[in-house]
Amino acid sequence: MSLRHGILGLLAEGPASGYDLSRRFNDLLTHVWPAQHPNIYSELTRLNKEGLVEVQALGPRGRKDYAITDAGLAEIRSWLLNVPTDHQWRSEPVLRSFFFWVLEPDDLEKYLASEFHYYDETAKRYRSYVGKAERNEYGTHPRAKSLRTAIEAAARYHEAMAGWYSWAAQQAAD
Amino acid sequence: MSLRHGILGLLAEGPASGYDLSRRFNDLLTHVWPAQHPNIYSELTRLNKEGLVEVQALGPRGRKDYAITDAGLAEIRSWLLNVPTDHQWRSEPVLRSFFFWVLEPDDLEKYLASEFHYYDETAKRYRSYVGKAERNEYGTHPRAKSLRTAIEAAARYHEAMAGWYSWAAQQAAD
DNA sequence: ACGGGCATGTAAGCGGTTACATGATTCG
DNA sequence: CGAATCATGTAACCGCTTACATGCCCGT
Repeated sequence: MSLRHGILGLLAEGPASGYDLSRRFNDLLTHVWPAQHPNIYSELTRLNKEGLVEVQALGPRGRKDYAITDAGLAEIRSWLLNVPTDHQWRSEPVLRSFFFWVLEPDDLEKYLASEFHYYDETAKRYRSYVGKAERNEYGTHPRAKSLRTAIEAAARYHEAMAGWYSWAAQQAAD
Repeated sequence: MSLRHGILGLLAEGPASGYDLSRRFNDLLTHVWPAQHPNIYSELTRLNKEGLVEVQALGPRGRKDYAITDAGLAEIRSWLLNVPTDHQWRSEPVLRSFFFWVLEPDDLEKYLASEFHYYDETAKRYRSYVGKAERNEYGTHPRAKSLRTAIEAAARYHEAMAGWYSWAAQQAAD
């Protein structure tokens, strides 16, 4: 359950409403930590009760801007340093690879080519984000440096998968 | 919901009991698709009702050996070819990286070093499995080739993550 | 005025984990 | 004979997703 820490982390950058957070999650975070709005709203209510965030301002349309509290900042720091990182890697693409042998060679080759294409394209997209980051298009706040680090991870991940599929296609051809 | 297909895939290799499947999931599949036994037993019952698997033999201690049916084989092939692959990549390590900027530089450096160590070690372990596979220590059945492909994915993934942490540590040092 | 996006919430359901529970068999 | 392992299951819970529901405000 890292959604609460995801929310706290985003709020550490500055106040935001549940709606804002929902958009940010389904924008830049969508590949590494998807989150739907019902979840975010209920988590915000819980965090508020625990004193880790507070309602900083009310806006139009019942908008509530939340800000992180000192306790919230302490909580996210403590999470990063003291809670062991969850290294779990649930990968349907790799699960599928265990069963490639049941497919006809022709079908397998087509499948591998299309998967390669997906990861290759996505990797290129992330590399273009890296370019933006290098040109400071995401600002110069310290968090921009972290964002750049995260983008690098996504780029490397997708490149690794593309490389793997390309390798697998060659193997399958023998 | 790929557990059912994971089960079907393993059963395509040969008959097995729920207990066998449970061990295999928490052995070689544990990094890419963890599964607990209650889940497996209930899924087997459901698959049996749907005619995708059948009880092939009864053993001691109430053991039930399941075998995949033709319908089951057709189902897993159809899944591999016709159901779009889920590319979702939920990564707590990368989620954390978005928030690195809230940490003190010293703490961050220590964190990055320990994470690098984990992925580097794990990558080496997978590379040693690659060696075993190359020496045919997992047999010569077609599925051994698929297993080797899956192991390659795990090796590349952990190498990519190790490389990323190493790169991040250098970035953080500036 | 009205359509589209802003904004928040509730309720139901689902996949997966954890805890609880039981008994048979094998091995030392 | 006792401990460890084999083997299957039920029940409760939890995080997350999907569907449903409501209303306000802004731009055209």
